[in-house]
Amino acid sequence: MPQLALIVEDHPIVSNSISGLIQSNIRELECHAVNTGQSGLAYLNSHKPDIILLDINLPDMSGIDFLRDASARFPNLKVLALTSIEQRHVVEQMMALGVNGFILKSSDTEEILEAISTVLNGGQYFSKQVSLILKNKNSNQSNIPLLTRREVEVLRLISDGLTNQEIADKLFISAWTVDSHRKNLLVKFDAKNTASLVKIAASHGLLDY
Amino acid sequence: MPQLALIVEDHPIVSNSISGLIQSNIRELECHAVNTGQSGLAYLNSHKPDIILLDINLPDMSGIDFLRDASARFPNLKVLALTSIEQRHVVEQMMALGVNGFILKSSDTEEILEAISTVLNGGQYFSKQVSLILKNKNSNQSNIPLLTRREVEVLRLISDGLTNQEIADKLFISAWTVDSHRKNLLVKFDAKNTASLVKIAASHGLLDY
DNA sequence: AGAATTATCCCTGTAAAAGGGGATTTTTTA
DNA sequence: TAAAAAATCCCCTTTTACAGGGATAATTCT
Repeated sequence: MPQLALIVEDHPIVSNSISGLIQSNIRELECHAVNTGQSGLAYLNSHKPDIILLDINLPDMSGIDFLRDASARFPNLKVLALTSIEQRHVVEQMMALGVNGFILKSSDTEEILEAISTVLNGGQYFSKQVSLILKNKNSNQSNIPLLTRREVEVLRLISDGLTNQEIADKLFISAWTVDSHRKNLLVKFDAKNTASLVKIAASHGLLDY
Repeated sequence: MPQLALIVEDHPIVSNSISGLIQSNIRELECHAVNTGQSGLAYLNSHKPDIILLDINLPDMSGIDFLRDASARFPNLKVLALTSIEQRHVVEQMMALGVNGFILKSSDTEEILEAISTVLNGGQYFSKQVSLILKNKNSNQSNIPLLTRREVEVLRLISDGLTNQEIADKLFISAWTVDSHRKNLLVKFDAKNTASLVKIAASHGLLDY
Protein backbone atom coordinates (compact mmCIF):
# COMPACT_ATOMS: atom_id res chain seq x y z
CA MET A 1 0.00 0.00 0.00
CA PRO A 2 1.24 3.49 -0.85
CA GLN A 3 2.62 5.83 1.75
CA LEU A 4 1.64 9.47 1.99
CA ALA A 5 3.76 12.62 2.12
CA LEU A 6 2.52 16.06 3.08
CA ILE A 7 4.40 19.04 1.72
CA VAL A 8 3.88 22.26 3.65
CA GLU A 9 5.46 24.97 1.54
CA ASP A 10 4.19 28.25 0.20
CA HIS A 11 6.33 28.43 -2.94
CA PRO A 12 4.56 26.43 -5.66
CA ILE A 13 7.81 26.17 -7.58
CA VAL A 14 9.47 24.38 -4.72
CA SER A 15 6.58 22.12 -3.80
CA ASN A 16 5.99 21.19 -7.44
CA SER A 17 9.60 20.32 -7.83
CA ILE A 18 9.65 18.15 -4.75
CA SER A 19 6.47 16.32 -5.57
CA GLY A 20 7.74 15.81 -9.10
CA LEU A 21 10.96 14.44 -7.71
CA ILE A 22 9.12 12.06 -5.43
CA GLN A 23 6.68 10.87 -8.09
CA SER A 24 9.40 9.98 -10.53
CA ASN A 25 11.75 8.42 -8.01
CA ILE A 26 9.81 6.99 -5.07
CA ARG A 27 6.86 5.16 -6.59
CA GLU A 28 5.29 3.97 -3.37
CA LEU A 29 4.93 7.53 -2.02
CA GLU A 30 1.93 9.73 -2.73
CA CYS A 31 2.13 13.49 -2.35
CA HIS A 32 -0.13 16.20 -1.15
CA ALA A 33 0.95 19.81 -1.02
CA VAL A 34 -0.48 22.70 0.95
CA ASN A 35 0.74 26.27 1.00
CA THR A 36 -0.10 27.44 4.50
CA GLY A 37 0.54 26.20 8.00
CA GLN A 38 -3.18 26.29 8.83
CA SER A 39 -4.18 24.09 5.90
CA GLY A 40 -1.33 21.76 6.79
CA LEU A 41 -2.62 21.35 10.33
CA ALA A 42 -6.14 20.80 8.98
CA TYR A 43 -4.87 18.11 6.61
CA LEU A 44 -3.29 16.29 9.52
CA ASN A 45 -6.71 15.73 11.07
CA SER A 46 -8.32 14.19 8.01
CA HIS A 47 -5.37 12.20 6.76
CA LYS A 48 -2.39 10.61 8.38
CA PRO A 49 0.74 11.33 6.36
CA ASP A 50 3.78 9.15 6.90
CA ILE A 51 6.13 12.09 6.46
CA ILE A 52 5.88 15.86 6.44
CA LEU A 53 8.20 18.05 4.39
CA LEU A 54 8.02 21.31 6.26
CA ASP A 55 9.18 24.69 5.08
CA ILE A 56 10.39 26.78 7.98
CA ASN A 57 9.32 30.09 6.51
CA LEU A 58 5.58 29.87 6.10
CA PRO A 59 3.46 32.91 5.37
CA ASP A 60 0.95 32.43 8.16
CA MET A 61 2.97 30.85 10.96
CA SER A 62 6.52 29.87 11.79
CA GLY A 63 7.69 26.33 11.20
CA ILE A 64 8.37 26.15 14.92
CA ASP A 65 4.76 26.92 15.80
CA PHE A 66 3.55 24.43 13.21
CA LEU A 67 5.76 21.72 14.61
CA ARG A 68 4.81 22.43 18.20
CA ASP A 69 1.15 22.16 17.33
CA ALA A 70 1.47 19.15 15.08
CA SER A 71 3.69 17.03 17.29
CA ALA A 72 1.49 17.75 20.31
CA ARG A 73 -1.33 15.89 18.58
CA PHE A 74 0.72 13.32 16.69
CA PRO A 75 3.79 12.59 18.79
CA ASN A 76 5.57 10.21 16.45
CA LEU A 77 5.27 12.22 13.29
CA LYS A 78 8.18 12.04 10.86
CA VAL A 79 9.23 15.53 9.88
CA LEU A 80 11.85 16.67 7.40
CA ALA A 81 12.52 20.38 7.70
CA LEU A 82 13.36 22.54 4.69
CA THR A 83 15.09 25.84 5.02
CA SER A 84 16.72 28.35 2.74
CA ILE A 85 18.60 30.27 5.38
CA GLU A 86 20.86 28.77 7.99
CA GLN A 87 20.16 30.39 11.32
CA ARG A 88 21.59 28.67 14.32
CA HIS A 89 18.78 29.39 16.71
CA VAL A 90 16.09 28.27 14.29
CA VAL A 91 17.88 25.01 13.61
CA GLU A 92 18.39 24.46 17.32
CA GLN A 93 14.77 25.11 18.15
CA MET A 94 13.59 22.75 15.44
CA MET A 95 15.98 20.10 16.69
CA ALA A 96 14.66 20.52 20.20
CA LEU A 97 11.15 19.94 18.85
CA GLY A 98 12.32 16.65 17.40
CA VAL A 99 12.52 16.97 13.65
CA ASN A 100 13.88 13.84 11.98
CA GLY A 101 15.86 15.60 9.33
CA PHE A 102 17.04 18.90 8.05
CA ILE A 103 17.90 19.90 4.50
CA LEU A 104 18.56 23.15 2.74
CA LYS A 105 16.68 24.29 -0.34
CA SER A 106 20.05 24.66 -2.00
CA SER A 107 20.61 20.91 -1.67
CA ASP A 108 20.74 18.94 -4.89
CA THR A 109 18.04 16.49 -5.84
CA GLU A 110 19.96 13.37 -4.84
CA GLU A 111 20.39 14.69 -1.34
CA ILE A 112 16.73 15.54 -1.02
CA LEU A 113 15.65 12.10 -2.20
CA GLU A 114 18.10 10.45 0.16
CA ALA A 115 16.82 12.53 3.05
CA ILE A 116 13.22 11.59 2.31
CA SER A 117 14.00 7.88 2.08
CA THR A 118 16.08 7.93 5.23
CA VAL A 119 13.45 9.69 7.31
CA LEU A 120 10.67 7.54 5.87
CA ASN A 121 12.56 4.44 6.96
CA GLY A 122 12.83 5.71 10.50
CA GLY A 123 16.27 7.27 10.21
CA GLN A 124 17.54 10.79 10.60
CA TYR A 125 19.09 12.93 7.91
CA PHE A 126 20.95 16.18 8.40
CA SER A 127 22.64 17.91 5.52
CA LYS A 128 26.31 18.73 5.87
CA GLN A 129 25.76 22.45 6.18
CA VAL A 130 23.28 21.93 9.00
CA SER A 131 25.61 19.56 10.82
CA LEU A 132 28.30 22.18 10.53
CA ILE A 133 26.06 24.76 12.14
CA LEU A 134 25.36 22.46 15.06
CA LYS A 135 29.01 21.54 15.50
CA ASN A 136 30.14 25.13 15.52
CA LYS A 137 27.76 25.74 18.39
CA ASN A 138 30.19 24.11 20.80
CA SER A 139 33.31 25.79 19.54
CA ASN A 140 31.34 28.97 19.08
CA GLN A 141 32.54 31.04 22.07
CA SER A 142 29.67 30.99 24.54
CA ASN A 143 26.22 29.60 24.07
CA ILE A 144 23.21 31.71 24.80
CA PRO A 145 23.57 33.11 28.29
CA LEU A 146 20.99 31.99 30.78
CA LEU A 147 18.67 34.89 31.42
CA THR A 148 16.06 35.34 34.11
CA ARG A 149 12.47 36.13 33.18
CA ARG A 150 12.85 39.70 34.23
CA GLU A 151 16.03 40.11 32.23
CA VAL A 152 14.35 38.85 29.08
CA GLU A 153 11.49 41.24 29.72
CA VAL A 154 13.82 44.18 30.18
CA LEU A 155 15.93 43.13 27.19
CA ARG A 156 12.92 43.20 24.88
CA LEU A 157 11.82 46.59 26.11
CA ILE A 158 15.34 47.94 25.69
CA SER A 159 15.42 46.66 22.12
CA ASP A 160 12.12 48.39 21.49
CA GLY A 161 13.83 51.67 22.27
CA LEU A 162 12.50 52.35 25.75
CA THR A 163 14.68 54.18 28.25
CA ASN A 164 15.31 52.95 31.76
CA GLN A 165 12.69 55.32 33.10
CA GLU A 166 10.09 54.25 30.54
CA ILE A 167 10.73 50.60 31.32
CA ALA A 168 10.50 51.35 35.01
CA ASP A 169 7.09 52.98 34.55
CA LYS A 170 5.88 50.08 32.46
CA LEU A 171 6.97 47.42 34.94
CA PHE A 172 6.10 49.45 38.05
CA ILE A 173 9.62 49.30 39.41
CA SER A 174 12.32 51.87 39.96
CA ALA A 175 14.62 53.07 37.23
CA TRP A 176 17.56 51.98 39.40
CA THR A 177 16.31 48.42 39.18
CA VAL A 178 16.02 48.57 35.43
CA ASP A 179 19.56 49.91 35.34
CA SER A 180 20.72 46.92 37.36
CA HIS A 181 19.10 44.49 34.95
CA ARG A 182 20.62 46.36 32.07
CA LYS A 183 24.08 46.08 33.59
CA ASN A 184 23.63 42.38 34.23
CA LEU A 185 22.55 41.90 30.63
CA LEU A 186 25.68 43.68 29.42
CA VAL A 187 27.84 41.39 31.55
CA LYS A 188 26.01 38.19 30.59
CA PHE A 189 26.25 38.94 26.89
CA ASP A 190 29.73 40.37 27.17
CA ALA A 191 28.43 43.43 25.35
CA LYS A 192 30.09 46.82 25.30
CA ASN A 193 26.89 48.79 25.16
CA THR A 194 23.22 48.64 24.25
CA ALA A 195 23.87 48.47 20.52
CA SER A 196 26.00 45.33 20.69
CA LEU A 197 23.66 43.89 23.32
CA VAL A 198 20.70 44.15 20.96
CA LYS A 199 22.67 42.77 18.03
CA ILE A 200 23.84 39.73 20.00
CA ALA A 201 20.38 39.15 21.40
CA ALA A 202 18.94 39.32 17.88
CA SER A 203 21.56 36.91 16.59
CA HIS A 204 20.42 34.41 19.21
CA GLY A 205 16.82 34.82 18.16
CA LEU A 206 15.84 36.29 21.49
CA LEU A 207 13.92 39.19 20.01
CA ASP A 208 10.54 38.97 18.36
CA TYR A 209 10.04 40.82 15.17
CA MET B 1 14.42 26.07 -34.67
CA PRO B 2 14.38 25.85 -30.86
CA GLN B 3 14.98 28.83 -28.67
CA LEU B 4 17.27 28.78 -25.66
CA ALA B 5 16.66 29.77 -22.04
CA LEU B 6 19.35 30.28 -19.43
CA ILE B 7 18.40 29.81 -15.80
CA VAL B 8 20.69 31.48 -13.31
CA GLU B 9 19.64 30.19 -9.92
CA ASP B 10 21.53 28.55 -7.08
CA HIS B 11 18.69 26.44 -5.68
CA PRO B 12 18.55 23.20 -7.70
CA ILE B 13 14.99 22.62 -6.54
CA VAL B 14 13.86 25.85 -8.08
CA SER B 15 15.81 25.57 -11.32
CA ASN B 16 14.75 21.96 -11.80
CA SER B 17 11.18 22.91 -11.30
CA ILE B 18 11.36 25.73 -13.80
CA SER B 19 13.15 23.74 -16.46
CA GLY B 20 10.66 20.94 -15.94
CA LEU B 21 7.83 23.39 -16.33
CA ILE B 22 9.29 24.74 -19.53
CA GLN B 23 10.05 21.35 -21.03
CA SER B 24 6.53 20.07 -20.51
CA ASN B 25 4.78 23.24 -21.57
CA ILE B 26 6.89 25.20 -24.03
CA ARG B 27 8.23 22.64 -26.49
CA GLU B 28 10.24 25.02 -28.63
CA LEU B 29 12.34 26.25 -25.69
CA GLU B 30 15.51 24.52 -24.56
CA CYS B 31 16.91 25.04 -21.07
CA HIS B 32 20.30 25.39 -19.52
CA ALA B 33 20.76 26.00 -15.80
CA VAL B 34 23.75 27.38 -13.95
CA ASN B 35 24.03 27.97 -10.22
CA THR B 36 26.37 30.95 -10.00
CA GLY B 37 26.52 34.39 -11.51
CA GLN B 38 30.03 33.79 -12.83
CA SER B 39 29.12 30.66 -14.73
CA GLY B 40 26.07 32.48 -16.05
CA LEU B 41 28.22 35.27 -17.46
CA ALA B 42 30.59 32.70 -18.94
CA TYR B 43 27.71 30.90 -20.61
CA LEU B 44 26.61 34.15 -22.23
CA ASN B 45 29.87 34.30 -24.16
CA SER B 46 29.68 30.82 -25.63
CA HIS B 47 25.95 30.68 -26.27
CA LYS B 48 23.33 33.25 -27.00
CA PRO B 49 20.21 32.55 -24.94
CA ASP B 50 16.94 34.11 -26.01
CA ILE B 51 15.86 34.65 -22.42
CA ILE B 52 17.48 34.65 -19.01
CA LEU B 53 15.63 33.67 -15.87
CA LEU B 54 17.63 35.42 -13.20
CA ASP B 55 17.52 34.85 -9.48
CA ILE B 56 18.23 38.05 -7.62
CA ASN B 57 19.91 36.38 -4.66
CA LEU B 58 22.92 34.61 -6.08
CA PRO B 59 25.64 33.20 -3.86
CA ASP B 60 28.57 34.87 -5.60
CA MET B 61 27.16 38.18 -6.83
CA SER B 62 24.00 40.23 -6.66
CA GLY B 63 21.48 40.02 -9.46
CA ILE B 64 22.05 43.72 -9.99
CA ASP B 65 25.76 43.22 -10.67
CA PHE B 66 25.01 40.32 -12.97
CA LEU B 67 22.53 42.35 -14.94
CA ARG B 68 24.81 45.37 -15.19
CA ASP B 69 27.60 43.20 -16.53
CA ALA B 70 25.43 41.14 -18.87
CA SER B 71 23.45 43.96 -20.42
CA ALA B 72 26.60 45.98 -21.00
CA ARG B 73 27.76 43.28 -23.40
CA PHE B 74 24.40 42.19 -24.78
CA PRO B 75 22.18 45.26 -24.76
CA ASN B 76 18.97 43.68 -25.97
CA LEU B 77 18.93 40.70 -23.69
CA LYS B 78 15.54 39.50 -22.47
CA VAL B 79 15.62 39.07 -18.74
CA LEU B 80 12.96 37.78 -16.39
CA ALA B 81 13.88 38.41 -12.77
CA LEU B 82 12.97 35.98 -9.98
CA THR B 83 12.84 37.00 -6.37
CA SER B 84 11.62 35.53 -3.13
CA ILE B 85 11.60 38.71 -1.10
CA GLU B 86 10.02 41.94 -2.14
CA GLN B 87 12.41 44.80 -1.48
CA ARG B 88 11.43 48.03 -3.08
CA HIS B 89 14.87 49.39 -3.85
CA VAL B 90 16.03 46.11 -5.37
CA VAL B 91 13.00 45.98 -7.60
CA GLU B 92 13.54 49.59 -8.61
CA GLN B 93 17.19 49.07 -9.40
CA MET B 94 16.44 46.02 -11.50
CA MET B 95 13.75 47.97 -13.32
CA ALA B 96 16.22 50.75 -13.99
CA LEU B 97 18.58 48.20 -15.48
CA GLY B 98 15.85 47.21 -17.88
CA VAL B 99 14.57 43.81 -16.90
CA ASN B 100 11.66 42.69 -19.05
CA GLY B 101 9.73 41.05 -16.31
CA PHE B 102 9.53 40.37 -12.64
CA ILE B 103 7.97 37.43 -10.84
CA LEU B 104 8.04 36.10 -7.33
CA LYS B 105 9.06 32.59 -6.42
CA SER B 106 5.73 32.31 -4.67
CA SER B 107 3.94 32.74 -7.99
CA ASP B 108 2.00 29.75 -9.27
CA THR B 109 3.11 27.80 -12.31
CA GLU B 110 0.61 29.36 -14.68
CA GLU B 111 1.90 32.81 -13.88
CA ILE B 112 5.50 31.76 -14.40
CA LEU B 113 4.74 30.18 -17.77
CA GLU B 114 2.78 33.23 -18.82
CA ALA B 115 5.64 35.49 -17.81
CA ILE B 116 8.16 33.44 -19.80
CA SER B 117 6.00 33.42 -22.94
CA THR B 118 5.27 37.11 -22.68
CA VAL B 119 8.90 38.11 -22.30
CA LEU B 120 10.00 35.69 -24.99
CA ASN B 121 7.57 37.31 -27.40
CA GLY B 122 8.99 40.74 -26.68
CA GLY B 123 6.53 41.81 -24.04
CA GLN B 124 6.87 42.72 -20.40
CA TYR B 125 5.45 40.85 -17.44
CA PHE B 126 5.23 42.08 -13.88
CA SER B 127 3.49 40.06 -11.22
CA LYS B 128 0.75 41.74 -9.22
CA GLN B 129 2.75 41.85 -6.01
CA VAL B 130 5.64 43.57 -7.77
CA SER B 131 3.32 46.14 -9.34
CA LEU B 132 1.91 46.77 -5.89
CA ILE B 133 5.35 47.40 -4.49
CA LEU B 134 6.06 49.96 -7.16
CA LYS B 135 2.72 51.66 -6.64
CA ASN B 136 3.00 51.76 -2.88
CA LYS B 137 6.38 53.40 -2.99
CA ASN B 138 5.03 56.11 -0.74
CA SER B 139 3.64 53.88 1.98
CA ASN B 140 6.78 52.14 3.09
CA GLN B 141 5.51 49.63 5.58
CA SER B 142 7.38 46.43 4.92
CA ASN B 143 10.08 48.09 2.89
CA ILE B 144 13.65 48.56 3.96
CA PRO B 145 14.80 52.19 3.87
CA LEU B 146 17.33 52.96 1.19
CA LEU B 147 20.69 53.43 2.82
CA THR B 148 23.87 54.81 1.37
CA ARG B 149 27.07 52.76 1.45
CA ARG B 150 28.47 54.88 4.22
CA GLU B 151 25.33 54.56 6.27
CA VAL B 152 25.41 50.79 6.03
CA GLU B 153 29.06 50.87 7.06
CA VAL B 154 28.35 53.08 10.06
CA LEU B 155 25.27 51.05 10.97
CA ARG B 156 27.29 47.84 11.18
CA LEU B 157 29.97 49.44 13.31
CA ILE B 158 27.34 50.90 15.62
CA SER B 159 25.77 47.48 16.03
CA ASP B 160 29.19 46.08 16.90
CA GLY B 161 29.24 48.42 19.88
CA LEU B 162 31.63 51.08 18.63
CA THR B 163 31.14 54.66 19.76
CA ASN B 164 31.05 57.60 17.38
CA GLN B 165 34.68 58.39 18.16
CA GLU B 166 35.81 54.80 17.60
CA ILE B 167 33.97 54.66 14.30
CA ALA B 168 35.49 58.00 13.32
CA ASP B 169 38.99 56.67 14.00
CA LYS B 170 38.30 53.53 12.04
CA LEU B 171 36.94 55.33 8.99
CA PHE B 172 39.39 58.25 9.20
CA ILE B 173 36.61 60.81 9.45
CA SER B 174 35.47 63.16 12.18
CA ALA B 175 33.19 62.07 15.00
CA TRP B 176 30.82 64.86 13.92
CA THR B 177 30.36 63.10 10.62
CA VAL B 178 29.65 59.79 12.25
CA ASP B 179 27.10 61.55 14.41
CA SER B 180 25.41 62.90 11.28
CA HIS B 181 25.18 59.44 9.77
CA ARG B 182 23.82 58.11 13.04
CA LYS B 183 21.13 60.76 13.10
CA ASN B 184 20.19 60.05 9.49
CA LEU B 185 19.95 56.36 10.30
CA LEU B 186 17.61 57.09 13.20
CA VAL B 187 15.39 59.15 10.92
CA LYS B 188 15.40 56.65 8.06
CA PHE B 189 14.49 53.76 10.31
CA ASP B 190 12.14 55.86 12.39
CA ALA B 191 14.01 54.61 15.45
CA LYS B 192 13.92 56.23 18.86
CA ASN B 193 17.48 55.38 19.75
CA THR B 194 20.39 53.08 19.00
CA ALA B 195 18.74 50.06 20.59
CA SER B 196 15.66 50.15 18.38
CA LEU B 197 17.82 51.06 15.39
CA VAL B 198 19.85 47.88 15.79
CA LYS B 199 16.77 45.77 16.36
CA ILE B 200 15.06 47.05 13.24
CA ALA B 201 18.22 46.67 11.18
CA ALA B 202 18.58 43.10 12.42
CA SER B 203 14.96 42.34 11.60
CA HIS B 204 15.63 43.43 8.02
CA GLY B 205 18.65 41.16 7.83
CA LEU B 206 21.01 44.08 7.41
CA LEU B 207 23.48 42.85 10.03
CA ASP B 208 25.89 39.98 9.60
CA TYR B 209 26.14 37.54 12.40
C1' DA C 1 14.33 25.48 56.82
C1' DG C 2 18.39 27.12 54.79
C1' DA C 3 20.98 28.36 50.71
C1' DA C 4 21.18 30.35 46.45
C1' DT C 5 19.38 33.07 43.17
C1' DT C 6 16.61 36.83 41.67
C1' DA C 7 14.61 41.16 42.04
C1' DT C 8 14.65 45.19 44.08
C1' DC C 9 16.59 49.90 45.43
C1' DC C 10 20.32 53.46 46.07
C1' DC C 11 24.51 56.89 45.08
C1' DT C 12 28.19 59.42 42.30
C1' DG C 13 30.54 60.55 38.64
C1' DT C 14 31.82 60.47 33.63
C1' DA C 15 31.05 59.33 28.88
C1' DA C 16 28.11 59.05 25.26
C1' DA C 17 23.96 59.74 22.67
C1' DA C 18 19.91 62.49 21.22
C1' DG C 19 17.81 66.74 19.64
C1' DG C 20 18.35 70.94 17.61
C1' DG C 21 20.38 73.64 14.67
C1' DG C 22 23.85 74.74 10.80
C1' DA C 23 27.38 74.62 6.51
C1' DT C 24 30.67 73.05 2.80
C1' DT C 25 32.81 69.84 -0.29
C1' DT C 26 32.71 65.74 -3.04
C1' DT C 27 30.48 62.37 -5.73
C1' DT C 28 26.82 60.59 -8.46
C1' DT C 29 23.22 60.96 -11.65
C1' DA C 30 20.27 62.95 -15.06
C1' DT D 1 27.67 70.10 -17.42
C1' DA D 2 24.26 71.31 -14.10
C1' DA D 3 21.44 69.47 -10.44
C1' DA D 4 20.88 66.23 -6.87
C1' DA D 5 22.58 63.30 -3.50
C1' DA D 6 25.99 61.96 -0.41
C1' DA D 7 29.64 62.76 2.63
C1' DT D 8 31.89 65.69 5.31
C1' DC D 9 32.47 69.01 9.35
C1' DC D 10 30.80 72.14 13.18
C1' DC D 11 28.36 73.89 17.80
C1' DC D 12 25.35 73.73 21.99
C1' DT D 13 22.09 71.67 25.31
C1' DT D 14 19.81 68.05 27.50
C1' DT D 15 19.04 63.45 28.32
C1' DT D 16 20.48 58.89 28.87
C1' DA D 17 23.73 55.29 29.44
C1' DC D 18 27.85 53.35 31.60
C1' DA D 19 31.15 52.29 35.38
C1' DG D 20 31.79 51.72 39.95
C1' DG D 21 30.53 50.74 43.88
C1' DG D 22 26.74 48.91 47.73
C1' DA D 23 22.61 46.88 50.14
C1' DT D 24 18.06 44.52 51.38
C1' DA D 25 13.72 42.05 50.30
C1' DA D 26 11.59 38.37 47.73
C1' DT D 27 11.71 34.10 45.30
C1' DT D 28 13.21 29.44 44.06
C1' DC D 29 15.47 25.46 44.79
C1' DT D 30 17.40 21.66 47.55
